[in-house]
Amino acid sequence: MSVVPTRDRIRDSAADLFRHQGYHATGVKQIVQGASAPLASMYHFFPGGKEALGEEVVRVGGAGYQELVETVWDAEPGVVASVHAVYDGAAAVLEATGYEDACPIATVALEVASTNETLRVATADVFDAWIESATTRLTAAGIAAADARALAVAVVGGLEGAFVLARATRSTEPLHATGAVIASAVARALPA
Amino acid sequence: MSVVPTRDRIRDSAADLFRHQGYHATGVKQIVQGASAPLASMYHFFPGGKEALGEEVVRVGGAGYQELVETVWDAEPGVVASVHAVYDGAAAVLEATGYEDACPIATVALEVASTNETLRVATADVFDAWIESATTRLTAAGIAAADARALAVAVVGGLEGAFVLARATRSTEPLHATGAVIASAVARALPA
DNA sequence: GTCTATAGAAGGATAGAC
DNA sequence: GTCTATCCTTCTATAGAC
Repeated sequence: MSVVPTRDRIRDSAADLFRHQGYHATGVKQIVQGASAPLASMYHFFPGGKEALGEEVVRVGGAGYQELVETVWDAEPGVVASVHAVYDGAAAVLEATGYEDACPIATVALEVASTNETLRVATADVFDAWIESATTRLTAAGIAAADARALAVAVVGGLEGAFVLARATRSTEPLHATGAVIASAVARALPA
Repeated sequence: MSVVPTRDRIRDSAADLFRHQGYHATGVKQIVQGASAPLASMYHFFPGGKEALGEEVVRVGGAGYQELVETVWDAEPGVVASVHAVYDGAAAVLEATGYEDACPIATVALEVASTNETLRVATADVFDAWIESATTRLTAAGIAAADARALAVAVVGGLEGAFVLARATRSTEPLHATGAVIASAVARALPA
């Protein structure tokens, strides 16, 4: 019978809206309405206002997505299958949600990259953590450190770019095509 | 002594601002100010308002960027070198502009993907044209049609994703790393 | 085509009672 | 922590003179 705390509802509502329509298109009133919370609660829990809320959304949402992807990745028997599983899984979610539910922070990342240093750093920290996570896993599979890092960047970047194309064109082709190309690059880097 | 027409100045100012900070963060007044044009001129030349201007910015800017990339691509002796040149050139521009000048439509594409069908279709048309252009060039290099299409999607998507990571982290690594991975995938698809 | 002025709505944020 | 009311700014867009 445990209810979701108001603070969490506000954060989750903001996360949904930011992912779906971006940071600047989302109003504070819209956020609290989606959270069924009073406007005053928003400023009670987030004295730093919309920006502070945005930072927490990026960091918590980024960590949550990392956890999700790692779960999918680690369920596979090898890194090549892992890459395929991540991209194909993302494609399935995207299609099932009407091409709304892709990367939780990409839209915000592009919106704030040159205009809000606090939020920009938050998105950078998230992306760095993702790349680190992938690098660790590729290295553990026997890929040389330098190659692993470049491939990890390509895995994460390829996913982000595929999301851009997929949401715009309303097609899962970018996910499947890019996933296949990246997966084969990973396969080639594997020790014999 | 030919001066840039007011209509073009408005379009160019909007293009700069949309690329730099996105669609929703950009105000109409800011656009006309950047164009040194009266507010009334904006609505005179674009009776459809901000949305109509946005659509033209996406379509014209998308076509212009395609032309630029094709020029870089076609200046190389082979498709592998072309991919490297495109990614490395993008990295150089990005760095030279303080990580502001990346894809002219990516931010807008993510912002409107689920909220504005007119603009979403415009971005989709642009991305489709880019993928077609790359597919044609890869096919002409002797790569089988199905492989060429998937690789073209990866080339365009990889570039978009690298832009996201690069702008957020303020590093050119994503461009160089992803470019190298994609280029080697293209190399492997080439006929012997 | 450009001017000044403004309508009308929505934006983020706050005050003070309870 | 939540309520109602509101401040002030900014937003897109239009009116009407020139």
